[in-house]
Amino acid sequence: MMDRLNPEQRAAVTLPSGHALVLAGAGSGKTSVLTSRMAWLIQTGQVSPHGLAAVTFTNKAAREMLTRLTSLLPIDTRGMWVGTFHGLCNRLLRMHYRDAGLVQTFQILDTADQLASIKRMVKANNVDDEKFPPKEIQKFINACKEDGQRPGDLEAHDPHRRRLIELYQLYQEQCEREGVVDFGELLLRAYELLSRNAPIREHYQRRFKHILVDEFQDTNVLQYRWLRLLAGDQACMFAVGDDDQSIYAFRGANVGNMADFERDYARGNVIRLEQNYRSCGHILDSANALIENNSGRLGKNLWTDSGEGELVRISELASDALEAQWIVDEVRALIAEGKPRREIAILYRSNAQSRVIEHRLFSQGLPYKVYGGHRFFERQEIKHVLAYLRLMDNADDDTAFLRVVNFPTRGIGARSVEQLADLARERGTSLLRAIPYLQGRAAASLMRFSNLIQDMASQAQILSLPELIEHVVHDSTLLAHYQADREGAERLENLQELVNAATVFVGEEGFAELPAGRVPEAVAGESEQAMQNPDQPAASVLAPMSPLGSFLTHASLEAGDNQAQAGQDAIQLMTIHAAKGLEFDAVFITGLEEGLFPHENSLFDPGGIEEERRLMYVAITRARQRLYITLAQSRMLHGQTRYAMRSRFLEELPEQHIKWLSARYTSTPMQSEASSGAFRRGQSWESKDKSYSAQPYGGRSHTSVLEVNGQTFRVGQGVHHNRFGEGTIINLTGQGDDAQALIQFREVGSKTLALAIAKLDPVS
DNA sequence: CTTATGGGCTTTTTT
DNA sequence: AGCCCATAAG
Repeated sequence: MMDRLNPEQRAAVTLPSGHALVLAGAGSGKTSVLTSRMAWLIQTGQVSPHGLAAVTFTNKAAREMLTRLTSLLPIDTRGMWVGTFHGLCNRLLRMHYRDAGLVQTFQILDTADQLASIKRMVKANNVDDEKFPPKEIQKFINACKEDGQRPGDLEAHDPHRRRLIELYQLYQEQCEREGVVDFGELLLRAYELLSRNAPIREHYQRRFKHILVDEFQDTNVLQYRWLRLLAGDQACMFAVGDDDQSIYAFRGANVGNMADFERDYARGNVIRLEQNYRSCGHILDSANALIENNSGRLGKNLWTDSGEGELVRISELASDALEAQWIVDEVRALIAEGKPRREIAILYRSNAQSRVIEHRLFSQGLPYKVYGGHRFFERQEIKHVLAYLRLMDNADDDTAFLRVVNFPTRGIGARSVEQLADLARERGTSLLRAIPYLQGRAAASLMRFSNLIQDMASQAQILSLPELIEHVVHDSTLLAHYQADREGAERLENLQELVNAATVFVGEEGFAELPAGRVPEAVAGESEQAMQNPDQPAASVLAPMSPLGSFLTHASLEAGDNQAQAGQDAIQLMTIHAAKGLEFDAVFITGLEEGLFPHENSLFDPGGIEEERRLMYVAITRARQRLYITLAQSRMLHGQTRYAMRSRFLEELPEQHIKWLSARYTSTPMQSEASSGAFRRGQSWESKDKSYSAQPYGGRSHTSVLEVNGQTFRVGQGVHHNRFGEGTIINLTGQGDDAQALIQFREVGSKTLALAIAKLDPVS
């Protein structure tokens, strides 16, 4: 195990008992160190698998850790505490739900559910949603929870804030009534459970001798406090992180935790891993140079001994469509040279950018896989089925109720629901439970809905989970609804996929033979001695869950990883955030434009630009052998064409490491136009001196006269544009919808405009 | 009262 | 391009 580690890595892995902070640069073998450390601790008998906890941020990272661990040591990892913060907190709360003040069947709200819940609360309390937009309330509540603060801990400096705190309180009461918790609540509840309940706290403090934390730079204030509580003064903390890869400040991550950790725990025990085993020289040096522009770093400089490698290739295109085209042409060239598709990644700053690229990949028949964005469990048809299931599992879940009470439509409109809501409030019960007490018009149709849910719930006692889901899809008339919909085919496929997912889930969890709604007698693995301890409060009871309940939890916590067609060799599309922790032979970073990357919203808050820069740093360091960076002069955004300048980050990359593949559009358009078409020669992937198949403009025809939408354009003609003013057409390319004009404007320099979109008036 | 339709408005990143 | 809301039609 040790022979594959370098001296620094080995030092970290075999550090004697005590706390340590490992500053692990990108590609420095961080995961390897973490898992080797776990294996070493177990193998040398310093701790049993049972006495070890490892925390990550993503489910993917947790799985990876377990996989690697079992390859190092043949041990049984079931029952080990390896998981995400949210996953482990969920586990804790399930085991001690009573002490945590939760109902046994509590379900988890994802971000969208939470927003819907807040909107409902806003409406029920006649809050002015102009003054208090639900999104803002949501942000406020989540920020409070990330800071560990309850409504009672907050001070009202002004009336607006006072109201926000009241709304936070009202929202909490609503969640309580409905038996649901949001992501932030998961962590805060678990923290409060440990801090208030001494026997439980001491039990876990005795149990865990070693706590390892991955991606420590991403922890927020509450998570750090939770870790400290869990560790007590006995456990050893081993934190691995990289301040240069801190990209989650927007959701409360506090890089300052690293410095605090060094002060509180690690003291002298700080180990730097600076040798990079991933990227070649030019790529790594570009990343180093870029991140130099940030202030207040803990300091670290990555190096490699794998040689200079290839230059970073930058290409500037006229539009987002052309950018996509260029990228896809390049991708095809890479594939033609034998590069596996899964080793090619296309990264972007925001999910909206994926559309154009997907479109192009699709039309070229290239298999690709989009990560993140619209995740499987977040699709509307899936959420609908899940809402039916949730309602069956928990009649108090008003969020679920409102989602499906009239979907597909069954004659229960807003008015009926409002009446029902009034009645429910009067009687202090949930919407579904209030139905039998309803009088008047709406009573009949709502009663039918109530019966529908009850029938489904009784089927849960007989059918397995996959069977149950099929029945729900049918009986809810979702099936008929999507069959009737012209665009429903894909949704139906997804519903089938949900049934498949349930089959897989039920098998993995050992629920296969059990009816969906049945709670197993005993739960393997987790029962342990925990509750047999004499100092455990008697009220604490293990919370076994039905297959249905477990599946719903699974759907909320692991919405991210759509395991569908995971094995296929496909081009990888994802946001830069989603790419963290991954690596590829060839990487495209797209949309290097001011306003997009760095994103315009980041310009406001202090530190925003630096976070964007770290994001760029993360993106660059994903590449092993070849890195492309692209940008588009114009981009369709919100249905409007927007024009942007080159990203400042491009200027921060040293010239000796980069190579511009396209013309650099400057204020002298003739020059840039002249160079187009002739410049795309260079090293091919493996053999030298082979030219690329792709041309930046896809071999478009150049003409001097073009007609688009009945309007004639010719080179040399004067035109007027609403935004750019007057200019002269320098060049015309393409035809029809693809027709473009390169125009030299008097005021703003040269621009390439799509003639089908841009409004141009002729000027004499 | 419900449902369908069209217009206005928005959009960072995620457990 | 999609979501929410107002408005008009059943």
